[in-house]
Amino acid sequence: MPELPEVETVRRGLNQLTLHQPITSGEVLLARTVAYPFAADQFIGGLKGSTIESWIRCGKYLLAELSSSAWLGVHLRMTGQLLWLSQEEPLHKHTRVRLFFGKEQEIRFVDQRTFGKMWYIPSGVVREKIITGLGKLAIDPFAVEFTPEYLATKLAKVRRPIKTALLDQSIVAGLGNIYADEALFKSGILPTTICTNIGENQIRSLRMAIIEVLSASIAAGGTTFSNFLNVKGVNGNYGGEAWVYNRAGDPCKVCGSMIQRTKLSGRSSHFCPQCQS
DNA sequence: CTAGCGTCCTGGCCGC
DNA sequence: TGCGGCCAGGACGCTA
Repeated sequence: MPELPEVETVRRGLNQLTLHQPITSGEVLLARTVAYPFAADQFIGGLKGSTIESWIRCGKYLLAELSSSAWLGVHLRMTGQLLWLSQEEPLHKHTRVRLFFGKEQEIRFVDQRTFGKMWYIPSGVVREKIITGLGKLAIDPFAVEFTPEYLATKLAKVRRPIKTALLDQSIVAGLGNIYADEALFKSGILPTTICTNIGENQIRSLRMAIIEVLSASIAAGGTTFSNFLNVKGVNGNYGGEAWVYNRAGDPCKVCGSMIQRTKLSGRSSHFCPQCQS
């Protein structure tokens, strides 16, 4: 379940390894992974001959700026992995797309549950027209515009539980189930709290908790949870530091109370009934 | 317009 | 030991 820190970890790896080398060919092994263009040969054809100038991150989306002024978009969704490998590396069972750089290396998109997507956006086409989710993204938590006032304004209109709101990419970009639970714990807010009932100080604290939790995970190279791997195929280091996520029934690391688990809009939420109110 | 639910998918795990 | 069924969740489409 790659969230902002995992996507950022992948982005940094891609920027170290994949730039300024021509994409010479490619292979689409699962057609539905390519969301645009609909024909796989047009997807590969569009990329062929370009180099990647840089990778940027928008929420959980990865975007590669190409030398042709076109863009390559990638969303890892649940289980997607972008790996920088020798082409001789045996094919993983869930290999979906391969982009070849000469005869040696490749970017290999491996995605067990096939929710991941890739897009080729031709030069001159507005990215948000092709990747509609990009147009709905909120401010990035690391942007200077992510102020307490911004978050307060966003939440002031929302009459649903804060946990549900934090998973909404149009309110905060990049949070998923793990870091939403962690940030709520750190700010002492119950996941079920209706947004309009959250005070100014709590929102201030929540904003800081979001930034701190995401920063700590990026520093650790992403989470150990799920099958997350960085571009070199190495798992992250954050799991051992989780306060509540996936710890139902275990003692709270702060007060010793038993961590609880509940369901909110179909997603599991973990919290400490003592530390969060 | 907003909120909420079902859907996509595979593999791990639980219980019988 | 085998197997059915449930669960994990990011984003989006549909419905009320």
